[in-house]
Amino acid sequence: MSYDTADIAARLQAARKARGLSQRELSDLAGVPQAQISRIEAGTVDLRLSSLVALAHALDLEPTLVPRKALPAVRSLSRDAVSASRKDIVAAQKEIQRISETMRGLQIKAPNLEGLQQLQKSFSELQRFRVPTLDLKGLKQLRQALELINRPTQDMAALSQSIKLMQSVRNKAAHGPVRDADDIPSRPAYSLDDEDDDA
Amino acid sequence: MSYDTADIAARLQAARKARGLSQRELSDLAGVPQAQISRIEAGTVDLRLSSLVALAHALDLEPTLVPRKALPAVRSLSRDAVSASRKDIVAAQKEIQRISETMRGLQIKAPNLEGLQQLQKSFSELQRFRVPTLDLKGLKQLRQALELINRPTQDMAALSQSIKLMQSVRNKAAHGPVRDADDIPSRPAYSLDDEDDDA
DNA sequence: CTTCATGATGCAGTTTAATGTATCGCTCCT
DNA sequence: AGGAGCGATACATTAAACTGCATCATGAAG
Repeated sequence: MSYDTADIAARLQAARKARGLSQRELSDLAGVPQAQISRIEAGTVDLRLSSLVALAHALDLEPTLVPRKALPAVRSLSRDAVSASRKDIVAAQKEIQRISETMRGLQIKAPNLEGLQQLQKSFSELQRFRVPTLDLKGLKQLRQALELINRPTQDMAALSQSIKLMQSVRNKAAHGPVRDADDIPSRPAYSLDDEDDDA
Repeated sequence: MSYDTADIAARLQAARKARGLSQRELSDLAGVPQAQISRIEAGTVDLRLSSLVALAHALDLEPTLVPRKALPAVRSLSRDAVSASRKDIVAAQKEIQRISETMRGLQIKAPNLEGLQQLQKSFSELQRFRVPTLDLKGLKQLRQALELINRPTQDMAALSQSIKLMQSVRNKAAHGPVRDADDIPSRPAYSLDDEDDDA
């Protein structure tokens, strides 16, 4: 593999990870099989431009040709500010996913639960933030507290605790360092409060 | 063909033409068959990344992935300032080629010709300029005058005329609009005052 | 009119990316 | 221990890029 092809493969992988996408998720978005993505990122194939474009678009990137002498400038323009580790971003997304599911479950099983409305309001506010700005530890605590409510015990203490945690995470996100992550969209590519199939 | 693939193909062609390269010349440089280059520029093939890289490198370009939101900035960085028409650049290169050959002929057939040294000095200065900055009309006149000297008639008037023209072209290039042609090298990719095979 | 270079196109044959499916080993979590 | 999701890999098959070579039409130059 030549320098550039390897470089491009690496950039694809970096962009994917920066968004916390798995190869399978990206596969769905780009319409390229997971197996093929694996090969591409490994640099074991000489991929076609159409594949590159498909993947790039799914990652909100654009393949372009730039003059060698303009390269440094372009590079500095397209730095992906990664601040938070990919692992943490992925983990945070998972937490949000589960929180979202739990919230839906609550809404169904106990729609009249006192405080549920406030919880939902906080959550929808929370979801307006970009994932990398969210505090992973806080999300974890929040998720655990929420799942406590969703059990037969109906722990009311857990509910007020959840409200507190939810607002705490939201506030942290609002006041935290600004981390202007260039090319990371405010929401992951797939919807969180997604379709239905159970309602 | 998707938008980007077409765009990339177009950029390749633009870059090639901006350098006044024929498909065959580029073919030699990049190691990609002329037929294939034609197909690629026409956008009738889904080229492989290796091909793209080969062509791009031959044109002093680099394929990169840039974030969508950084695109406008990158685009403005990599504008190929084309001011002079491709046709004229090609034509100018040909004129220079022929001038170079004529100069070599003179050097061999009449090394002691008065003024030849000055002519050569002017020419070597002239060659320091980028082709697109050179005045095509002046080059044509210069070439014709030079070829007059190189005939049996040994037209001395043509010689002083040549010196004048040579300096005129040189001066125009020196004072003309700056045309900072991003990605156009100061010399065409193939050498003009080339190897030897006659010396 | 002839010559020459250019870009486009055709064709046979080879190479290889792409795909679908399935599996494997790994790590993390319960 | 078991399950879930991850990335890597294997296989057979299909589709298509690539190659080398030959040709053709066009347009410019002598």
